Amino acid sequence: MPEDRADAVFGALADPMRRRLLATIAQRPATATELAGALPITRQAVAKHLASLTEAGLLVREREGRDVRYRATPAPLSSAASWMAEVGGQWDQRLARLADALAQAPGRSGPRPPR
Amino acid sequence: MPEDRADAVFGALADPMRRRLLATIAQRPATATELAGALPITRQAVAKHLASLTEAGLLVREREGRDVRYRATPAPLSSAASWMAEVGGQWDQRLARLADALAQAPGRSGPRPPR
DNA sequence: CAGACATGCAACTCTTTGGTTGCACGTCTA
DNA sequence: TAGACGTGCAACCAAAGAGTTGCATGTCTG
Repeated sequence: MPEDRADAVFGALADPMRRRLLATIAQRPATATELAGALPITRQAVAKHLASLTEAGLLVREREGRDVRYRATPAPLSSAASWMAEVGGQWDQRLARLADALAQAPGRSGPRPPR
Repeated sequence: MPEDRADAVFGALADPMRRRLLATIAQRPATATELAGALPITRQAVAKHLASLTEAGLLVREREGRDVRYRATPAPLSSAASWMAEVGGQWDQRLARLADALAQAPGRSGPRPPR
C-alpha cells in the first residue's frame, strides 16, 4: 500500500465536488462537458477535478475522437479502505471485519457489472 | 451517512500528517506535546491538526488536569468506508463485500458521539 | 509562593487550490 | 470547406490551509 498513492487518493476524496463527480461517473462514464452541464461550475473546473481524480488512479481517460470519456476504476478506493481498516481495526470490531472483507479474494475479477 | 460529516472526515484524512497522527493515537492515546516531540513540526501545528481531527469526530479530548489527552474513535472511519463501499460497490466486488461487512451489526462502539 | 510546564489564542507568512476567463487546436459534420 | 463543438493550455484571483512565532493563562510541584 504505497503511501504516496494513499496521499493522492485521500487528497482527491477530500473535495465534495470530486466525490460527487466520482459517484456520478461510477454509475455511468461521462465526459467533462457532460458533467459540467449538470453542475454549477465551469467545464475547466470539472476538467481539473477529473485530472486529479485520474492522477489518483480513480478514473481512466478514454479518447473517443473529439471527446474524452472518463470511467471509474475501483482499485485505489479499496486501497484507501485498507488503510482505514488497518488503522481502525486495532480498536474497532467493525473496521476489523472490514479488513477481513478486503483481505479475501482478488481485487477486481469477473466481468464488470452492468451500468 | 451525513454528507457534511463525510466532508470533515475525508478532509481530515486528506493530510498525510493528520493520517500519521491518527494512526499513532489509534495505537495509544497521547497529548499534543508528546506527539510534537516525535514530529518535525511545532506543538501548535500539531494542535491544529488534532483540532480538525476532533471536529471530524475521529478523536475525543480528555482533560487530565494540566494536559489534554486525545483518544481515537472509530465511528467516523466506518462512515467514510461506507461511502466508499456505496460508491465503489456498484462496480467492484471487493468493495461490495466491504459494504456487506459494514452493514452487519455495529462494533463495540456505542451510539455515534454527538456533535 | 514561585517556577516549570502544558495548553490556548492570535497574528502573520507562504503555498496550495478551487474557480474563473480567454484563446488556440483538433475533430466532426452539414 | 466552413462552422460548430469538445478539449487543452495559460494567466489570473481569492480563499483556505499548513506552518510559524509570541504571549497569556492555567495547573502542578518543590
